[in-house]
Order: sequence, then C-alpha cells, then structure tokens
Amino acid sequence: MLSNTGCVILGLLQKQPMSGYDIKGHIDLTAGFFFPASYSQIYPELKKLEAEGLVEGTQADTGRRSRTEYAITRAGRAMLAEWLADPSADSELRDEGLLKFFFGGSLTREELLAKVDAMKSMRAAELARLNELADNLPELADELQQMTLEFGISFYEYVISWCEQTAATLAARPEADFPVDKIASGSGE
Amino acid sequence: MLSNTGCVILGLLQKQPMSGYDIKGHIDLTAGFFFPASYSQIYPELKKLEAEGLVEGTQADTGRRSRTEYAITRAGRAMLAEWLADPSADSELRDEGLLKFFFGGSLTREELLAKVDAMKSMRAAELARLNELADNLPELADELQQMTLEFGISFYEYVISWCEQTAATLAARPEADFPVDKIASGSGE
DNA sequence: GGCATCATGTAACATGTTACATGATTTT
DNA sequence: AAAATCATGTAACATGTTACATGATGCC
Repeated sequence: MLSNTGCVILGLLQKQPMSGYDIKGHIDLTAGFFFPASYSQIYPELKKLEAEGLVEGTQADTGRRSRTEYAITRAGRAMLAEWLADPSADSELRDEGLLKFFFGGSLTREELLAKVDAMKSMRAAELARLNELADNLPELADELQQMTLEFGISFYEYVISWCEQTAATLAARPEADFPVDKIASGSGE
Repeated sequence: MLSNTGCVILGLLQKQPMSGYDIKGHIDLTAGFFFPASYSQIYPELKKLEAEGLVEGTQADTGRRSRTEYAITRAGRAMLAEWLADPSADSELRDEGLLKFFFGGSLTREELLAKVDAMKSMRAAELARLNELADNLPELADELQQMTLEFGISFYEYVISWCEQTAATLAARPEADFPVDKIASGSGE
C-alpha cells in the first residue's frame, strides 16, 4: 500500500510539516543508514501522497526562500497507523565487499587482507558518524530513535570486529593455505 | 561493468559449470543472505553474459532432463578478476521492521514489544538455517566461504541480542514514558 | 498416477540511482 | 563576489520483484 519512500515520508511528517529538502536531510541524518531515500524519489512521492490525500502541501514564502511545506493529513495518519500495525517487515542486506571476499579464492592473502581492511575502514567511518550523532543530538530524538541509533552503532561495531577477527585468521595462515580452485578439481568439469 | 547478478553468476561458475537452476540453488544456500538473486534475473543475465562472451552455454541432454549448462570462459575469468581487483564495494541494509520501531512513538509498549519480538523470531529462523548449513556442509565450502557464513551467523546473533536488550529496556519502563508526539510540541514550525 | 523437483522463461510492475538542469538566498 | 546551502525537479537507465506460464523427469 505505502511504498518504502512513502512510509518514511509519512513517518517524518508525523512530527512536523517539512519540505522535500527537509525530509531528505532528516532521513540522511537518522534513518538513512537502514532506509535511504533520494530527492528523485522524495519529490515525486510527495506529489503522489498529495494526490492520495495523505499529505497536504502549502506554499510558504515567509521571508525565507519559497518552499512547499507538506503536512500529514488525518487520512495520512490513519494510513501510517495501518502500516505500523501491519506485522510484515522485510529486511535485506547487500554487501559487495563480502561477495568479493566470498569469491576471493584466487586472491593472494595480501589481497584478501586489503579487502577486509577496506570493509573495516568503510564501516569505521560510518560508525564514527553515528557516534557523533548519538553524542550531539540526544534531545532531538525520542527514545525509540535513540535505540534505533544504537542498533546501527552496534551493527557497525560488530562488522568491524568480524573484519578484525577475519584479518587475524588470514594473517595467521601461510599463503599456501589458499590455493586457486581447491574445490574445482574434485568431480569432473 | 558487471551487474550484481552478473558477478555472482560468474563467481559461482568459477568452480564448475552449472545450469541457471543450479545457480539459483547455490546462491540461495550460500550467498543468498547477503546477495539474493531470482530466476527472472538469472536467466536473462546468463544470455547477456553469453552474448558478451563471458560464459558459454552447452546443451546437456545426457540421459537426464535437458538443460543448458554454462561454463565460464577465459574472458569471463578475466572479467571476474577485474571485478575482484576493483576496491569499490557498496553495501546496504534495509529493514522495514526497524523503521516501524523507529516511528513507533504512537504505539503502546505492548505493540512495540510485539514488533521487536517479530524481528527477533524472523532473525532466529534465519540464524537456525545458517547454523544448520555451517554444520552440514563444511567440506563443500572453502575457508573463505565458511568465514562469510560466520559473518551471517554472528550478524543474526547480534540482531537477536539487540532485540532482547531492547525488549528488556521497554519492559522495564512504565507505559507513560512513551507519550504520543513528545517532540512535536517544543519549538513551533 | 500424483507430487516434488528440475528446468526455463516472459510480462507487468515497482523501485531506485545517476546525471542533468536550474535558480534563489544566505553566509563568508 | 564567491561559495555553500536551500530548493525542486526531470530523464535515462538499471535493478529487481511478483505473478504468470509451461512442461519434463524422477520418485513414491
């Protein structure tokens, strides 16, 4: 019923009216790490939600730049409540770095270590961002949002620890332990 | 250069020739939890890879059902090596359950607990599957693939522990600690 | 004979990304 | 005056999902 982008938008508007630009900023700061959205989705989606009567846009030219502020309607709140009540909740993870590692049988130990290290630094950067967030705006978010942030922080911490452990395991083994096509040989090609 | 589906296919064919059906089965069993693919992507992608000379299909009607087996070509191996060498590796996480939790300010404590519990059981089921996998086919996978499986196992374990901890935190607080629209009141927009 | 599994696809739809395009206002 | 930020979009492309469609073979 509600598209992915649709529900994030409605969820954010629950608190206060915002422009498309504001919405994007809020998502990036808070839910972006597990539910990203881009301008080219947000603006069309706002139009669609307005056509369905779930949000209402008003022109706000009060001194500032002119912008369209969208507010959630009663129907919008009802739709949001319905979406919240629905127990379905799919989740996905997609990690290209892990896939490269997975298929890295033909790489040298050093190349593998480099892959793992790249994964680690990427996650470390994201972790730093979330930690800064957690420190700097505890009053802006409610308790649930803080707990969600905790999810992200521990998730990145976990990934980083996997990287470290994996690197240690790799480093402890001689190069020869990773032959090219160890498996392919067995039953005939 | 290589599409997502393209690189999983090429990676799998590195070990042995397979039909589209086989490929799907292998992905589901191993890399599926962090890199899913469906038939409707695999078959067209195989055609595309063949047109580019990266794989080669041969009709195999040896007694069994007729099927097209695809083998990776030399050009395919080169392409795979290029992809592996490329340091870029984006990753994404998308979790609708977490988003519902995030926006759950208007839910009762019991409803929130139900959400968290649903997340937990979903992950527990996936964890059970991976654990079974880890027990049952250690000889089928190389060491890298086993480490990748470890990634999945600890990832699910982590999510489950977050759920438990969050449930405990919620349970310890009185209902009144979660008012509707606690934030919206403050500074008026 | 019936069910599960093997086997291969198409069509319609939904989702989402990147690059392009523009311009006003505020801050430095 | 220049740079950053606010502000809103479009177009082309890529990716991917779900439902539909079909049929052979192997196993009980």
